[in-house]
Amino acid sequence: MARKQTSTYSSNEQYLTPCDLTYALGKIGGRWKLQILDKLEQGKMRYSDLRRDFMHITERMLTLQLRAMERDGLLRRSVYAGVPVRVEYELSDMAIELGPILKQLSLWGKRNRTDTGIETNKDRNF
Amino acid sequence: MARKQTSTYSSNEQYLTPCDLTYALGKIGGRWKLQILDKLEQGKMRYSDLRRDFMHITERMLTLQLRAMERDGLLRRSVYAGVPVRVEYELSDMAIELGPILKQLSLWGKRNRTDTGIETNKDRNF
DNA sequence: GCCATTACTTACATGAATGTGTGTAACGAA
DNA sequence: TTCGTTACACACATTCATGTAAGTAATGGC
Repeated sequence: MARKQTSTYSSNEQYLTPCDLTYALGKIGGRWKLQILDKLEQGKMRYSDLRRDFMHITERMLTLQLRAMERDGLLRRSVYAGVPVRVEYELSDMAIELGPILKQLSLWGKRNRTDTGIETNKDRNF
Repeated sequence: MARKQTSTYSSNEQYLTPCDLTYALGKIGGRWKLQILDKLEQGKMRYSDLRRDFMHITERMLTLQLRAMERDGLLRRSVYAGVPVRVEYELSDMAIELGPILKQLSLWGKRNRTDTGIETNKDRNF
């Protein structure tokens, strides 16, 4: 969030940050965040469970996305000490509120898809 | 859209394209697209008008975003031959449908903003 | 012929997001 | 003592998005 303040790229953020919509989209903007959100709608999960379910996401990216979502208030992270450690992730109220809105966006996308021949997900909520 | 198909980055798209929500977010994902969408809600505009209103957006980026939005069906682009040329951009029906949904997302963002001290826009629809 | 205007286009440079591979702490089990 | 498990952290490489600066076609006005 707090960047170097030198480059044009960074200073252009002044035109973006006042917008609540840009802010909202920023929170879900990572490449794997929607999949994580979707999976966690089924309930609390351990880090290792997420890893298993998302074999295509590298550990680094999974951790980065989870931590960003935690910082942004989308996830709650609980650490249970012991060996080995147990870490659980679950959706916050804020993230749960987001569900229905994203569902609408998803339907808009489905209605207006022009790239035919792509098999869209039936088993995914959004 | 059609990328090299070689790198992991590219081949990972197979896990993203089936999702209608990812597809929808992709259409509005460019850095300046929301501002353009917002501006064009007031009606049809010439390229030069957009340029004047968005002095912080370079011509290259403005053109790129406009063309991408046209390809994605969000904008209609009309060329009126003559010298100098006149080019007008306006929202498509699909883009107009999007308005209320984005408005909801924007409100969600406003409700849940944690970065206090940032003056949010009052004069912007979303 | 020369300049001005509109709506771009192109080559190049920079920055951010994502991916690769290896390393680590904490301990209990063998 | 070495091994295994969990949940990461770190240094480095690649790919994509964005920004910079200059050039262009068409044509009317001077």
